[in-house]
Amino acid sequence: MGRGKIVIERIDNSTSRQVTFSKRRKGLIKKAKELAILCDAQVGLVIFSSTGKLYEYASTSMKSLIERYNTCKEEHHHQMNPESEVKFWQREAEILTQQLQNLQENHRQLMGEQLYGLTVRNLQDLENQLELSLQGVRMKKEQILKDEIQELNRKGNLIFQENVELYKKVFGTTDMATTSRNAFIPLSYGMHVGGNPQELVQLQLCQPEQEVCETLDTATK
Amino acid sequence: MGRGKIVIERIDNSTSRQVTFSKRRKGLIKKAKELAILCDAQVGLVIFSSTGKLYEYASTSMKSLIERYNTCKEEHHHQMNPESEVKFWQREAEILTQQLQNLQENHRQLMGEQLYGLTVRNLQDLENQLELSLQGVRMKKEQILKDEIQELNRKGNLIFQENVELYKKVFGTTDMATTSRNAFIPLSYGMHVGGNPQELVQLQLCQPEQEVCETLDTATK
DNA sequence: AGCTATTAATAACC
DNA sequence: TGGTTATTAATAGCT
Repeated sequence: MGRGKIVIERIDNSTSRQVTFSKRRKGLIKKAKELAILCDAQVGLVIFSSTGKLYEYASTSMKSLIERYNTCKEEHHHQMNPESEVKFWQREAEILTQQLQNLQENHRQLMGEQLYGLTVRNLQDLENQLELSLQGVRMKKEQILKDEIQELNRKGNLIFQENVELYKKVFGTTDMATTSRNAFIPLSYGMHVGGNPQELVQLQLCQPEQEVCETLDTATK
Repeated sequence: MGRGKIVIERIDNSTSRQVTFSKRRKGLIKKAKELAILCDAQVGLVIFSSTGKLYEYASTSMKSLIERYNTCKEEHHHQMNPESEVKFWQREAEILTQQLQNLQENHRQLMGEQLYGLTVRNLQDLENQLELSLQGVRMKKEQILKDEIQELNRKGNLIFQENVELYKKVFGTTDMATTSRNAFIPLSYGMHVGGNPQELVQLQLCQPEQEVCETLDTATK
């Protein structure tokens, strides 16, 4: 229901996530209102953004809705006597501990540890996941490297052009082929003076990653 | 968004109202879920039908959501009881929540997601880690496959020996070379009757994993 | 904060 | 209640 289809999973980009949150929150509240009106229902909706901000809608009053909800659930442990409050937080800690343990086990397996007890099928799935992850990480890294190379190319060309101008001013001629090119250090890194930048990038990314990385780090410094 | 446009006002016809309630309730809950997942938000939704039936959705637990809601609302959420136990468990939950968030971020990155904001160095470390993990997982998987092959070999040999004995009893001779070997199916999977098992295993593990897996599954069944 | 091309939800009908 | 389809409504990707 937009320019393209999306899969329902956490939006990585925080700006997009915020924008989508605003739009969809508005839509959700609108639909909650419509349901309440059209169908004569009592609707309560609370939304906490990932930054902790609260948004709410209630067809009547949130207080009465929560009360009705609690009555329905026959749970009134929200009356904050210290004992039930302790129990609440104990339970909360219990749930969190459980989640933490699950995630930790998962995490260890993703780290290639604690593989005892897994079936060949499990291991195959894990392997596939790791390969996907690796692909994602490499793509991201290559994107960054590519961008950096492009930026270097851009800067290098500017400097080269500047050199051409300076050469003209000093010698009153544009014939600087041998002298200036030899002095233009970045050329050895694949500067595209009349060349094809894509081709050069391709070349770099085919080299062992570590080396590319170090080369670039050195170049950047 | 249907066969015709409608105005948002109470639907008089009770049957239509009921039908619309069912459909829109489903849609609303779906959208609430999507918002929670896409935008990493905590969403709570309670719906009472006009007949008093309760429907609900909560991205985490309704209890903790209502708790959080109340905390948010009652600005001066004074200490009910300066009960140190309550504070202890609150702090415990706080710590656990923090750990959980850290681990979740780490986890997402291991899954190749949420790579926004990482440096080339970070990505390189992540890539190295994933490669190590992959190595570990593959070693484990190969170990299992190797063990299974060895076990199959063992069983196959037992059966082969049994066949030799049976052959002796039936024909009173040990010369069963051609007949029996042709009937000994596991041979085609690398049974080492006088052969080298290591070599066979090596051979299998050099094939594409998926195929080995499927072959083995089939063989196991 | 708007603007559309698209997708998704759903009103009417079965 | 569940399925189908013509339409409208919501919204993803851009600016």
